[in-house]
Amino acid sequence: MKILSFAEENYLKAVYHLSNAGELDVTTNSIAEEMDTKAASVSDMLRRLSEKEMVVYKKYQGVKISEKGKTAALQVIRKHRLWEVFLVEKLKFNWDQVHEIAEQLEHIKSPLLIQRLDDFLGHPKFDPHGDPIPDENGLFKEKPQVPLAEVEVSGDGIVVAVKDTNSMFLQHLDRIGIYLGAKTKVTEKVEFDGSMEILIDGKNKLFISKEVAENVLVTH
Amino acid sequence: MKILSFAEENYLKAVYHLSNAGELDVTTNSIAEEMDTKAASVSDMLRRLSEKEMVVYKKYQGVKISEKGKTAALQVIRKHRLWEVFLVEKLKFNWDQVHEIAEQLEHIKSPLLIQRLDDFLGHPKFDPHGDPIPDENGLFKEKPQVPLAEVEVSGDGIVVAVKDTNSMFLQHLDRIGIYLGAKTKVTEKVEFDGSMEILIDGKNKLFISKEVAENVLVTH
DNA sequence: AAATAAAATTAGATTAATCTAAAAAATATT
DNA sequence: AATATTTTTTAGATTAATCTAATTTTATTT
Ligand SMILES: [Mn+2]
Ligand SMILES: [Mn+2]
Ligand SMILES: [Mn+2]
Ligand SMILES: [Mn+2]
Repeated sequence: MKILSFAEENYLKAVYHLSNAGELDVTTNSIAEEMDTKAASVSDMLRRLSEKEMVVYKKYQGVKISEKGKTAALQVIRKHRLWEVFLVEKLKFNWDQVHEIAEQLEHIKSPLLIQRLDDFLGHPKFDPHGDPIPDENGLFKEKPQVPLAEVEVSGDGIVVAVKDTNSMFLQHLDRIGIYLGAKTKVTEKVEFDGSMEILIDGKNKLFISKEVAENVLVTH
Repeated sequence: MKILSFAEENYLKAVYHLSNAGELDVTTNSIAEEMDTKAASVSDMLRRLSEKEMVVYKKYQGVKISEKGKTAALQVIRKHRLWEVFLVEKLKFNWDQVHEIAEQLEHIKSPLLIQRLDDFLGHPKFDPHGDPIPDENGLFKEKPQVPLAEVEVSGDGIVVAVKDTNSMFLQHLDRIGIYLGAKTKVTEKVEFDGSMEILIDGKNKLFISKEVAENVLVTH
C-alpha cells in the first residue's frame, strides 16, 4: 500500500463523505462541487485513484470507494478529528477556528505521532463538532442523533453535534448560546417557516430559524 | 509576500543553514548534497527563488539569502523547533525521533497556531537538541558553546547542545549516558586518535571517541 | 424516436518540481 | 598560456495536478 499524495487523500475523503460512509455511488460533478475544482480534474483523479484501487470507477457511471480506499479515508478523518480536539482542548482554539488548520494537519504521515496524540488527548471518541473519531482500525460509533427541526413540541434532548461546521454558523451558535452538551426543549414550532422556539438548559428561551434547527443535532 | 511551497521552504532552510545564518555565499553543489537532489534541480529552484527575491543569485557565483528569505527561513526553523519541543515534552517522543516528523509539521501554515503552540509550551528558548528557537521576529540567542573535543583536561562544563542530530548518534549518546544538562569534566585526552575520558555528573567515567567529542557541545 | 440538455470524459495547455545528458563557465594543473 | 577538470547551467523529458474547450455519453423532453 503506497503513500497517497495530499490531493489523493482529499479526493478520497470527499468521495467517502459524499457516499455516506462508502455506501452510495458518487458523481463526478458532486465531487467537483465539494472540492471546488472542475469536473475535468475530477475525472482525471478518479482514473488515477482507480489505478491504485482506491475506488471502483466505471466511466460515466460514477465511483464507489473501495475497502482499501475506505480504510485510507478513515485514517485521514481520524487524524483530522484528533487534531481538531487537540486544537480546542489544548491550544484553546474555538470550535469554529479549527477546521482549516486540521485540513493541513490531517496529511502529516506518522502512525506513531497519531497514536501518541491519541494517548495525549485521552482517546477522545468525538471531535469538537460532535463527529465520531475512528480508531486505528477505522471503527467508530455514531451517537444516535436527529436534527432539532424534527423534534416534536415539548420534546427534549441534548445537543450532540452540528451538521454544518462552517465558521459563520458556529459563531452564530456561540452568539445565541447553543453549544455541545446543552439541554434543549422545543417549546413551539412555526409551521409556516420552519422556525421554532426552544429552551436551553431549562432557562434560556430562544427563537431559532429553520436553518439552525436543521443543522443542530440532538440525542434521540 | 506570497506563500512559499514546501519545496521552496526547504531550499531556503538549506541555504540559511549552509550559509551560517545567512553570512556566506552558498554553492549549488553544497545545496544539492544537503538536500539530496541534483545540481540541475538546484539551479532551477535558485532561479525561481531569485525571482521571488528570496535569494540574491548570480549565475555561476552561488547564492546569498536575502533579508526577506532569512525572515522566511527563520519562521520555518521556529516552527520546526517548537514542534520538536512539543513532540518531546508533550507526546513523550525521544529526542532522536522528532526530526523527521518536525520536517513535515514545519510547513503547516497558520501564524495563530504557532503562537498558541508557543504559549502552550511556555515559550521555550531551545529545542530538544539545544538549538535556539527564534521568536516571532526571528530573534534568538545562542548559548555560548564549544565542542567537548576542544575542552582542556580538567576543564568542566554542561552539555548544552549536539552538533549532529542524526538518530543513530543521539541513540548512542542515550546508551552511554550523555544528555542535555549533564555535567562534564574532561579527565584525559588521547592525542593520537582524539578520543577522551570524561566524567559525567561527577560520577560516571566514560571513554568517548573523537566523533562524539566533536559533536557534543558544552558551555563555555 | 428525435431532439435537446446535462453530465462526464478527452484533448491539449500550463505550472511546479524533478531528472539525465549536453553545453558552458570557472577553476586547477601541467 | 594551454589544457584538463570541476562546477554550474541549459535543454529536453517526465509526473502530478490543475485548467479551458471540444467531444462523447447519458438523461430528459418534446
Ligand atoms: Mn473539520
Ligand atoms: Mn470536525
Ligand atoms: Mn530537527
Ligand atoms: Mn532540533
